[in-house]
Amino acid sequence: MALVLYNTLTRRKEPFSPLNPPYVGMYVCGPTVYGDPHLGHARAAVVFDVLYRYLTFQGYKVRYVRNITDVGHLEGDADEGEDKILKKARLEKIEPIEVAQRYTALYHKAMDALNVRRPSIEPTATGHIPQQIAMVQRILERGYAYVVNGSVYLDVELYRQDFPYGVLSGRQVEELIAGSRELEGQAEKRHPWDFALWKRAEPTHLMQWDSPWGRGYPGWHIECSAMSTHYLGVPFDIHGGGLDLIFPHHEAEIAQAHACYGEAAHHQARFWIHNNLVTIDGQKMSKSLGNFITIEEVFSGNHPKLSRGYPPMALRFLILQAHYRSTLDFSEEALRAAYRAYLRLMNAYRRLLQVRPHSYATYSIGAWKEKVFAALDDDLNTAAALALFFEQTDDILRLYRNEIYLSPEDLDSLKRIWQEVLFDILGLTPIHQVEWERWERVVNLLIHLRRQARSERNFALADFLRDELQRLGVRLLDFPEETLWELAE
RNA sequence: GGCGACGUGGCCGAGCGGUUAGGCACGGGUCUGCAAAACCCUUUACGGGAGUUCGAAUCUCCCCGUCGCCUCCA
Repeated sequence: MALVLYNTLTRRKEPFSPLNPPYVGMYVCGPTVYGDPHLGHARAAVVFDVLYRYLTFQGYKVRYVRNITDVGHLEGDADEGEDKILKKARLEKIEPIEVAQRYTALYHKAMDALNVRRPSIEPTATGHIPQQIAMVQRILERGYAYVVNGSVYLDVELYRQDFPYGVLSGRQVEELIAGSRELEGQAEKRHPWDFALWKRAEPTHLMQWDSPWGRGYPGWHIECSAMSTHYLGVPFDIHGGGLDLIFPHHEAEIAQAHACYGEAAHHQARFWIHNNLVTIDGQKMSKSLGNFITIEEVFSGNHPKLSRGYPPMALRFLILQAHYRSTLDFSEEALRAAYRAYLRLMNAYRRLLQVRPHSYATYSIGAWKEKVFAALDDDLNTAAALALFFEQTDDILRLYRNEIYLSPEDLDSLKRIWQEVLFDILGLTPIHQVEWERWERVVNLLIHLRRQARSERNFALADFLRDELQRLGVRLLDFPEETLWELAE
């Protein structure tokens, strides 16, 4: 059993092994904090959270770095757009740092709700300006960049004389030339496909720093290179992010690493891993299409596409039910189905904890257990792993009702795997144990009353109790000798 | 135009040459005071065409369609 991951760099699944066991360095591009976190942020964060958790579960000492981009991320065309954070600050007439901190807080709140573990280190771009300047300077010294009017650009033409450019995205510079647009204000670049490492700031620019080239601010790509290498070295084990970052962002990062550290950089990271996107009605979510759904809107139901709100675990479950490299088409129907499926597993888990061991067994779970971990090992196939748990739900009810038996060892093992895989690795959250017990007592009391009413043929009262419990999300399961219950939507 | 991905049953979604994926929804039956749950049964698949093979959703080719990236994006 060994974890195999799909590496965008080689376009193959490769067995994972760290460069310096037992340590694993993992860097994932975090959000640009200028707007509400949306379904795309949720997916990326959950996918890499599962990878982080699984590596940790396997005993690796993982240093997980996920940055906050709070400067330098431009919108619009070609190094000439307005900084996203600044634009927001200008529109709302507040300081850029207020924008960054507000949306960082909202991001954290959403991630906490989704039970996404915080990374080991969460560096901000503005907090690492010296490291970025140093990296730009070194690239200049090595001759792969040039200074124009206080801005610094990576010279792709020179770079590609020594290193291939476009290996990650499969792009050829010639094609880029053919497809590149003539854009305003690009005159100072030697070639249109050169990209900015450092940008000169006008005196009125709200975020600017001193540099050897005058007042300015960093380019988007250099931030990630500087922060990842600062905390993880070069090369490190895993670099992650959304599919849409492959070009130009990650391609530029690789170029910067080589330009700065030479061949030894080895594409900056051993594994480049990319999650696919969330679509709505088959199209990518984007602000311009207006089909944008924020995480908070899913929770509150305050969106035209939703008739009601759904708990965070419904969304997490939906994400886990698809393989991370497939597109995930979002709809309320799919979300509701995921929520019901999640409840079914949680009900089964609770019942599993109540199963009593027996001295003999009618079946064993060894093969099943292997399949679960084989699924996770196979490029993190969470969808297949979850499907295996549904195989167990029916058996758990039979176990509970003493229709089939497991050995005490297998029963312990089964409980442990449910705990480890569903909660520790996939990061689902169970209903808290204390809450369960409180519910248990109250509901059992009502069940007792209802059974009494039924025995007296007082069906009006019995049905009233059943219906009111249903309204509270408690579904009763009548068996001849007893009544069980479980949570329902 | 270049690069890439994908098209699976009502919906979502695994699948990487031979086994029922799974979830949600639907129909019939058993059970039930009536239901629900459970159990049993049934139905709805692999975009189209050709090829390779004893055997293809799975490999090859062609066609059709959808989507992503090509300096805003998770």
